[in-house]
Amino acid sequence: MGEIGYARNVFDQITEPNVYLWNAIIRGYCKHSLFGEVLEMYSEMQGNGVSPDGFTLPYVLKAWSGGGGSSVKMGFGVHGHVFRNGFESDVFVQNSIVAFYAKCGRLDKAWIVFDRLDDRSRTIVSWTSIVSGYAQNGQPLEALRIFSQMRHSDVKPDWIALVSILRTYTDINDIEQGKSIHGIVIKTGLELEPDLLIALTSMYAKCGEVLVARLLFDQMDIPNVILWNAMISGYAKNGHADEAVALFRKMIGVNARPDSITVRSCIIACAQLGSVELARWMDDYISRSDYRNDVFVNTALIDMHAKCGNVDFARRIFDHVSNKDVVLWSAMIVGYGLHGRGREAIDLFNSMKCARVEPNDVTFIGLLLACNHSGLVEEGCNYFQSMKRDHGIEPRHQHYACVVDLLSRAGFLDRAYEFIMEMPIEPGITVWGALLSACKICRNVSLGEYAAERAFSLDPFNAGHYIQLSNLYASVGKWNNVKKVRKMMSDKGLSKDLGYTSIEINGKLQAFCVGDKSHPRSKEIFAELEKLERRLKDTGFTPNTESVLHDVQNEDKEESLCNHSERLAIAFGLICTTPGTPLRITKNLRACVNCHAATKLISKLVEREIIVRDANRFHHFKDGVCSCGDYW
DNA sequence: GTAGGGTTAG
Repeated sequence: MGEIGYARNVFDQITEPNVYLWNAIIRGYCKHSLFGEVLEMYSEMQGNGVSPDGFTLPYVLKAWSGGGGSSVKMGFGVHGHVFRNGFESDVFVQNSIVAFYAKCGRLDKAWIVFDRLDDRSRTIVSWTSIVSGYAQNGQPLEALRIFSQMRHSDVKPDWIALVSILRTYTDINDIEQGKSIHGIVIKTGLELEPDLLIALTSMYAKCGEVLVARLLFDQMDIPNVILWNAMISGYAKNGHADEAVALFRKMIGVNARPDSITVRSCIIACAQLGSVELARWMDDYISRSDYRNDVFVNTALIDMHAKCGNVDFARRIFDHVSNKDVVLWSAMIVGYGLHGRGREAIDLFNSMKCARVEPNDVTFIGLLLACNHSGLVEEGCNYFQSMKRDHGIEPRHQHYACVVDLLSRAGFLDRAYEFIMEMPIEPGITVWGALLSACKICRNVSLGEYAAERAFSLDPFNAGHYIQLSNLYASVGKWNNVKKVRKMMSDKGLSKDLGYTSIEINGKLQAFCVGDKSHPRSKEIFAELEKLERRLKDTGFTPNTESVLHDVQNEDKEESLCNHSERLAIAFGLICTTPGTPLRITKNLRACVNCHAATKLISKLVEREIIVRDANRFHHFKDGVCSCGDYW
């Protein structure tokens, strides 16, 4: 940036710059994407009585479409400028106009100019402008149609044309067709330009083919930051959070400079892993980096700490950000919501109003979540009402589902049903799922069956809903119906999601599934487990056998309950940490009634704080009580 | 000395 400033100083000392010099300074600004300056210089140039030439206009057009120039008003002026200055047949100027209109989404106008081009002027550049115009404006299918039309003409795609079409395969989620572009590259022996490599890597990574993506990634001698980002975010998005973090560490190790997108992708990966220690490491890294004051990065950090169980850490970051925007406020409110700290969420919402920050739809998701997880029924309903009435925000599916969950879990099944019937939009899968799971808790078979029916019709292959219905039948002893549901599942080839629990020991995550005997210290774990069960029984704890699916003898039920993966994780945590250390546990399903009750008691017996992140929220167990107040 | 492309998004 210093060079362009220096160039400007020199330029300003010239008394009567000619077109050549004006173009040079305009080109400089254009190269640095300083489009405002480009337009300023352009008008200054005309004010000084110098007419633009065929080299000037492409820069100006680029500035118009890239900067504040995408306004319609600017667009209208374009042709005027070109005609007034006599460039209606200049190849470069004409192609710039095609690109200008395409970028602004005015494909109709782009086509008019495109069609008027003579054969000599209609090049791969013109085609690429049109194709990427569609691709960038949310019409991937149209982009693909034009691309294939182009391939039937004599125009040969070059690497930029391929780069611009590649993203459309990701958009329509068609990796097979995307691979064919990779095929073209190999077949035609096109040079694998760095930017083409990036586009290919990014496509494979986004579509979940991380192994192929990594092969391409490793081909680049000096990977640039965009390539790192494509790979890291690809890992994070496709359930390879650990690899995302590992690659980020490698990046730092080789002294490559992460940008704000890199660190955000890595923070998202850390949030997925849920490790407190890793979260602290990331936090520490950011605090020493240039991004410590970046609002986007701080928002991601708040979300990460909340998801890793440290909502108070999240709050510390929140308090340190000086210019809080609505998303930052919302992230903090959602964080409190996850931990069932409803009052704090509401307090924060009030402070937000005092700070004159207007809430958005995410803010209300957080509020409703917080009310839901704290049993604040009337407050939640009031916020839902106020959303549209006071803030003009139209509720989305998630908001409706939250209210249904809130009402039905509090036992107001009738109100929940009425609420659904009055919805102005078609109730979605989440709404019926919420009602169904509440019916299981309240043992309301008839409404539960209805909700299940609706859920099955919307998503016949989601095993979770069948399990819910089966659990509902089991809870009232309708074993025949349990069998029927299980048959429905096996007919559809569905099986129960395997429950697993992981526990963090010294920053390392160890996972267990039900009755897991694969751990090297399995013997010790089961011995500890037995000890725990004995102590539980001594205090008079009787397992609630309802949460067992099968119609089996009571003894067997109890046996399988004690084997639940979270019990194993707790036992393991107890034998390898020093007394008093909190245990941090993550599970992929919702907490089961029995384990929840047992964990409360265990926290008291062994004098440990036990923090559990389940599929929906956090539970902080301490001294025999849980932060959720048994409401989840 | 001029025209087309790419990472991300609470």
